Amino acid sequence: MDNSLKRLIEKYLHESCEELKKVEFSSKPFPPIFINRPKKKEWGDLSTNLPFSLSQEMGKSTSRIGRLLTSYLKEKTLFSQVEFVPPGFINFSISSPFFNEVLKKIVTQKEEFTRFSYGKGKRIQVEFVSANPTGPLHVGHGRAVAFGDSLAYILSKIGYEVEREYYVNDVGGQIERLSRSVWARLQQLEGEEISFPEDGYQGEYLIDIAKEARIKMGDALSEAGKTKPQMICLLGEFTVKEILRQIKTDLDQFGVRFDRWFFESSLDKEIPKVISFMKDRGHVYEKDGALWFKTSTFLPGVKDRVLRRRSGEYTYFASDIAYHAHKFGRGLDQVIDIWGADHIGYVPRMKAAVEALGYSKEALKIIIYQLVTLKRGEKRISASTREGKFIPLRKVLEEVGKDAARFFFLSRSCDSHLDFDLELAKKQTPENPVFYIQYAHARVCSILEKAKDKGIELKKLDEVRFDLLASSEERELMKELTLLPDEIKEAAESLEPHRLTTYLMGLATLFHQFYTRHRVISEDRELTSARLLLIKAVKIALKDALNLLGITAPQKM
RNA sequence: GCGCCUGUAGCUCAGGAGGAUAGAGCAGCGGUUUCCUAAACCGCGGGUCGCGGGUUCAAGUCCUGCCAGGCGCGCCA
Repeated sequence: MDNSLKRLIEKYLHESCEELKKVEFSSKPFPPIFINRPKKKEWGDLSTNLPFSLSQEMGKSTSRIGRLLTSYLKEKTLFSQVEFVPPGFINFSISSPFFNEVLKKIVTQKEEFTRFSYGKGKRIQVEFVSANPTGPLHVGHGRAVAFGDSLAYILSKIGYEVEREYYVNDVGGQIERLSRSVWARLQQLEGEEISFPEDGYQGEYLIDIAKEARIKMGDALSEAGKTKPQMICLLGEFTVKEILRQIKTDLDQFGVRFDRWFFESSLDKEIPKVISFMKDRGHVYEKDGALWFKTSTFLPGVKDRVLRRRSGEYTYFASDIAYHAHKFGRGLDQVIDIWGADHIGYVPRMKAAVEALGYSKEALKIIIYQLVTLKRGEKRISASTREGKFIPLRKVLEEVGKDAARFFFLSRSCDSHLDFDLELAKKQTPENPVFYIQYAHARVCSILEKAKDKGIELKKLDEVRFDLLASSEERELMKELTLLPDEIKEAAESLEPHRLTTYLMGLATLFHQFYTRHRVISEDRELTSARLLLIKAVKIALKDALNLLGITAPQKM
């Protein structure tokens, strides 16, 4: 299925270019075609600047090319008007019958209307959040949760088989610090005066976990013969498990479900294998008692990195390479990692490693999202897990709700720094854009409900007088609905879910405007039928796009 | 010092592979309800697109130099 209007026009433009070539005796390849929404209504529904680029390519005058192209395109019934406009645009107006056909399609195909098969047969993995199991998720993670989940929905919409994965760093120094921190809390609970580890996790949540541990594993801990390190180790396992349970609960609240939780500890045996694989290819060497990855082979001038320390322990980088080897080994065609900006320096070496493993560096896409600055009014709040001073995601969800939080995270491009002002997020609640959009959906539902109560039966599609939908508000609405497949396609191609929030605002605005100026249910039964179908299509589109953002579309508000 | 990201209305941000007269929400001011939800609609004000050069028929968008903020430059994760 491919309901992209832009693709259709693109096809026509290609055909027209072929005609043009015959007349102008040109054999030059076509420049890429861009179709955009013009800024002003007078410039039609869509426009292209093809005459500009084509004239440059062919060395002919822009207006000659523009006029010739226009004359070919005028043949198409898709357009009610095709106009060449100096200095070099072609503006298209879409014919009403086409819009009417689209309405029928939306109502019959529902959310399938926006489905594509570009990714058919291809497996793509989105790995996101992957927060260390050393504390609850905080607001910063919220951005990754919303972004990754939405991206996964969008990619699956254009036909990819998508897997959501969470990588759990359950080994290494941090887990050791975590274990010692809980141990210290436990000792404190027992009334012992001990100094808290300096590099430990100071958050109060560990006190609760220590209490839990005392109750649930008291016997195991007091068992005779166990050494202190053994007990700390046991306690660590318990703590990781407990924190993961909390993280899962939070994610559940956020409406995210991962297909796989991948544990770093499970890579134990993989790491040496992967390293020897790389060694065989000359990407690994020994120096100062450590094993190094020759990053410089792939990134000239960049420092080489340690894979195995002098102490014999593998670095995080080593297990991350093994992890990615495992990902590609599973037959994934494309891997997308979503990382916070604090990992930016890590990107080049990870890509180099993927190449060293024999995969194209294009197979791994790493999306960096800028960090979230937490504010309460004017005050900045630091967000350190280690120091325990952070606002848990859970608390934000309680305050502003899942839908508003998601919308807030998703309405900005991930390149832009995000100011999350807790005061504002709370205060904003009644005026929040997300409610504006949801309200549009609820309004549609309420009208449909009303129609049902009045016993108005929906006509068969072929009998509906779509030609009655002639007002500018109705036309604009139909146009917006028609462009949803393109919006989704473009959001997927650019990996930018935030485009959909912009689209939704626009669609909701058009609906509210339509609503205030026209009555759906009236004495005119023909008109009523047509409008009921129109708003039904609006409802489908709103819900479809909201779903892709992981935001609910309420029936009532 | 080096690398990446950001700088657009009072605030928070869109602006899509360079295009036609720069957009939205919030905040401010003023209007709209015998009628399907006023969580709405309509109107008004508000901009040297950080600053300077450059490329182009055309620059908020590309290049470059500054300025400001964020993040990163470990045998940490």
